[in-house]
Amino acid sequence: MNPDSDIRHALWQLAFQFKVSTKRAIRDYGLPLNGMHVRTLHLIRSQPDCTANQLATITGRDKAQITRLLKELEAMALITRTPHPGDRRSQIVALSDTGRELMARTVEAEKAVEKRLLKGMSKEEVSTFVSLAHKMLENLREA
Amino acid sequence: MNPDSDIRHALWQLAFQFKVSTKRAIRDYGLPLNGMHVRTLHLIRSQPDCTANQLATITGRDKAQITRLLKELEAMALITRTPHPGDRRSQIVALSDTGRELMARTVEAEKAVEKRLLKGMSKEEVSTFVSLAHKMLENLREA
DNA sequence: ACTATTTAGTAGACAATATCAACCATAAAG
DNA sequence: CTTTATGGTTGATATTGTCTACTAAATAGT
Repeated sequence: MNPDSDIRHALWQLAFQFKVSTKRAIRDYGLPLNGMHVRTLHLIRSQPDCTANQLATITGRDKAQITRLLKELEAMALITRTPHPGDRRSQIVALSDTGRELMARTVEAEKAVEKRLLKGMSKEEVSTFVSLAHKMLENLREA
Repeated sequence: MNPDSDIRHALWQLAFQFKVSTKRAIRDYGLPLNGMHVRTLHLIRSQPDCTANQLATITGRDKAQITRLLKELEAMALITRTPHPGDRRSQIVALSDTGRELMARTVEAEKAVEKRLLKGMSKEEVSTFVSLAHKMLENLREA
């Protein structure tokens, strides 16, 4: 296989398998969340004063998708939305208590997947991988 | 950001941006294909006596998805299906002449994306990345 | 102060991708 | 010669991504 198609294949497959494994782990833990729910909740948790717009920017997804996601998460009572103090168009999104509890369990499920993913790899290898990934990400974003 | 969420984020984002960039490049070349079409055509081209089942195994996708994909590609006259000599349940899938032509242009579009993706990276870095990716892929598949 | 342009978020329609279960025909195993 | 496994198909449905149009509020330019 030539190196070109190699990186393409590696990337697609790794991302796909990682998604599948994570999804399965989440489900096996009995958590009623799909992939994007989890991803969004993570970001909300780590972003101090998180707005819908930030989520769209960080993930690169369409605003509309974020709106829907947040609506679902709110319907499940996992997040709260409070008016933004300085901008009446905007809202601040945060985890609810229920959301925090759910995330605690989700993190466990994800840790299990990561442990498998990184089995037999040194810390250096992992950080090399991550920094190369960031570099490529930058390359794509520039253009 | 802790290293755990880092690799997760890097992986999701890189795969997503790569997919978006590729999709856009294909479209800008005026090619009437979506991501999975392209991916499937690539595999068909590189697999000598390709069957639907092989495609499902290699990509890790559901058989049903492959069936539908092949149906669409056949409707676009990009592939041909001929009965498998040794197994009457099975068919051998191959590119048609139209398909081959289309792929030639597709490859150009993809090369442009890859050039951007890998800008400023040495051959060693790329092959390091690919081999680490393969390692992780193996890890996920084992379990 | 007043129009014009951006920006934050929402809603609808739809395309693309993924999953699951049931099914048919053939093949392989016992 | 029955049972089971395999290759492929179909239908239903869930998830994810994209595009357009829209409201309301903020900001810029004059």
